Amino acid sequence: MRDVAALAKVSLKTVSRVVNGEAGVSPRLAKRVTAAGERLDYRHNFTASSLRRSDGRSRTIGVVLEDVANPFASALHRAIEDVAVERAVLVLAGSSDEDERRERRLVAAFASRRVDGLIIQPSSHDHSYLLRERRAGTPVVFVDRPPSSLDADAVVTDNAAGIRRAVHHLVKLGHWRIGYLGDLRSIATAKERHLGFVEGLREHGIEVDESLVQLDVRGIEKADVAARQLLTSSRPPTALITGQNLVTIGAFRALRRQRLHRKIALVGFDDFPLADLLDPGVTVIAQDPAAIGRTAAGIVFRRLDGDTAPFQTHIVRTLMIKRGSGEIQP
Amino acid sequence: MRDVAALAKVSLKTVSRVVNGEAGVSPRLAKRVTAAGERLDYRHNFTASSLRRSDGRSRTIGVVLEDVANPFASALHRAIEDVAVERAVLVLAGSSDEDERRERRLVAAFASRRVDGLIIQPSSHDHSYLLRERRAGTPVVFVDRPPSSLDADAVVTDNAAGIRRAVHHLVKLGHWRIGYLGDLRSIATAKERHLGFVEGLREHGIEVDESLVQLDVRGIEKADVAARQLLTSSRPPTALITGQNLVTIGAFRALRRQRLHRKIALVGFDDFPLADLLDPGVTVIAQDPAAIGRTAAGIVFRRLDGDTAPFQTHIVRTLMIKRGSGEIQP
DNA sequence: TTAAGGGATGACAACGTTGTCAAATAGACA
DNA sequence: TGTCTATTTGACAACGTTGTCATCCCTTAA
Repeated sequence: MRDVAALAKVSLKTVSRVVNGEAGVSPRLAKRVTAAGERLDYRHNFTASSLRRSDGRSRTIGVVLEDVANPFASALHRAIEDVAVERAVLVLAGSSDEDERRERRLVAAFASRRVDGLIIQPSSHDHSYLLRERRAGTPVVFVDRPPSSLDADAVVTDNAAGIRRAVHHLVKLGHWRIGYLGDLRSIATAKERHLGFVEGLREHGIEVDESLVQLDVRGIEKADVAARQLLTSSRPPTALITGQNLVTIGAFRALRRQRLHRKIALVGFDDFPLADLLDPGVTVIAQDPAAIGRTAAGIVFRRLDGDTAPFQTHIVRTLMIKRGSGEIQP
Repeated sequence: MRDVAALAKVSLKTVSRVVNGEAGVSPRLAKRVTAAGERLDYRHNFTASSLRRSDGRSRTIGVVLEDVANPFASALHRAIEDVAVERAVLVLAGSSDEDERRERRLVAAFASRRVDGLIIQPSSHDHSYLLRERRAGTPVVFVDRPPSSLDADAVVTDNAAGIRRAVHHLVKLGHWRIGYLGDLRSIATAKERHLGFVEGLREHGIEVDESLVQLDVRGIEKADVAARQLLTSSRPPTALITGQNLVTIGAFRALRRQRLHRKIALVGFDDFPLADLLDPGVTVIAQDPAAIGRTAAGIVFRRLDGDTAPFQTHIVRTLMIKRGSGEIQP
């Protein structure tokens, strides 16, 4: 910038004014400055600028996801990006792998770089460490899972209600022996979904048969095994509800291998690519990651704009997508 | 930091030394400084630090992807992140949506924030604008597609060779009327894959029948339509090769609807989730996005470490995954 | 002709750090 | 005790910007 000023024979401040499009520079001078800037390949240093500027904004937000490559998380990421670009804000993203230490390290790294806001898909159980960021003026919004030990904005899917819907749907078709395969109980959403299952049955006066419930099922392979166990037991279910998308895929695979995919109903929680191309198409209770991401990013920016309303948990509705597997009668 | 220095009754510089773990501070003082830092909730300002430090590194790299939510791109992203975290480097990612203007805007935004390196999955056709970044000392590595109008490091899949392999495979099974559905010709990789198809046939002395080739097919719907056209023509192919993931899915759907999914062979380029769960499983020529991302990130850091070897294009091999659809005989 | 007003421009300090170098202190040895 | 050396510590400038305020010059009107 100094070189540009020298070449254009103006002061530093004038160059700064031109670069920032501030009023009060004569067109003649502005042109001279712009030309000098181009000749010298000048590129504005945004970090130095934000260091000095009064708002101190880095025009960057930090996003902690479970895994940026996971379809749900990357859909979130994209939705956040779409809101951010409109404000010329960039997104720093990182994967926590459900590891509390990685989550904290990422947050610390983001905070060091003075991100303007944080969006977190939390894995840890105690989020009080984020108080520090908030005290520093950084809005924090949780997505997918609510915070614990901390009052904060959150945007979540109504997991329990979604699974209850699945139960209703199956019961209406005549099912009453319904199996459930759930993800790790240590994950808050998995717990809620399981709760929804229990509540759903109870609403219909059906008692939970624990022999039809398998929890802590993680990943396709384990789901395949767990589903096979249920299906080959002495009193197998007539329908399955799965609490997570890889679990759904594993269960589907087991059904197919046992040649039961047209006999036993399957409703999965969370949509997955190609669910419509399987045979039968897999009925799912879909989440709306794009809506979650958009909402979360919206909240961050509203907070940055000065909104000081009490923290709120926004609930994003699920959508039942009927494709066949969930419409099989007992 | 000033407050910490005051509270610990030391100079700014001593605090700086403690924060950076520099040698030459007595343990007694260091402890006092650390304690003061904690009491004041001090958080190191990494951007100010990098402004002043001699290396000037922001410990951040910028990644331009076609769409962070696309499985191929997000796998790349994750692999890059994995290499970056080991060096305590953060990743800024953005989506270009194949739009040259968005790509350039992202690069400009990254450059303003002084990223240490750039990894680009390019959509534009003229990358000479990146010379400016390179002159500023920022290593630039292209992934997935090679640069044009610019000599630079690149990491790409051998697209033509992959499709040639598919052709070989089908010809060996006895196919000689092979159809091809390709993505937009404006995309370099799509062009290469088409070229591979032509070369593959030629190697076997088979003349290309243009009535079996459809190019500029983008997305599932269009692929579905295009495949149906080929399949219902007067002289339909006995096998299909598809040049992109969504095209494969569309073609598969068309085959299924026409009840030809067990009669006509299908080999797709690029793996996709659940390809193994379809019936029949879809044989694909898989790319290895994780390997591409790892390699690209490795190059960026090697360049940052001072490697000045001539620019090189690294080729990552494809892998044929046989699942059934490609093993159907004519 | 002069004073007032307003727009254009620049000098300087400051943002939160670290590099450089000098000063202060402590320890070792004659 | 005095000198020398090594270690610890701090003062100051600088990184690339922008906020504040003062200055300059040109219009305009009395």
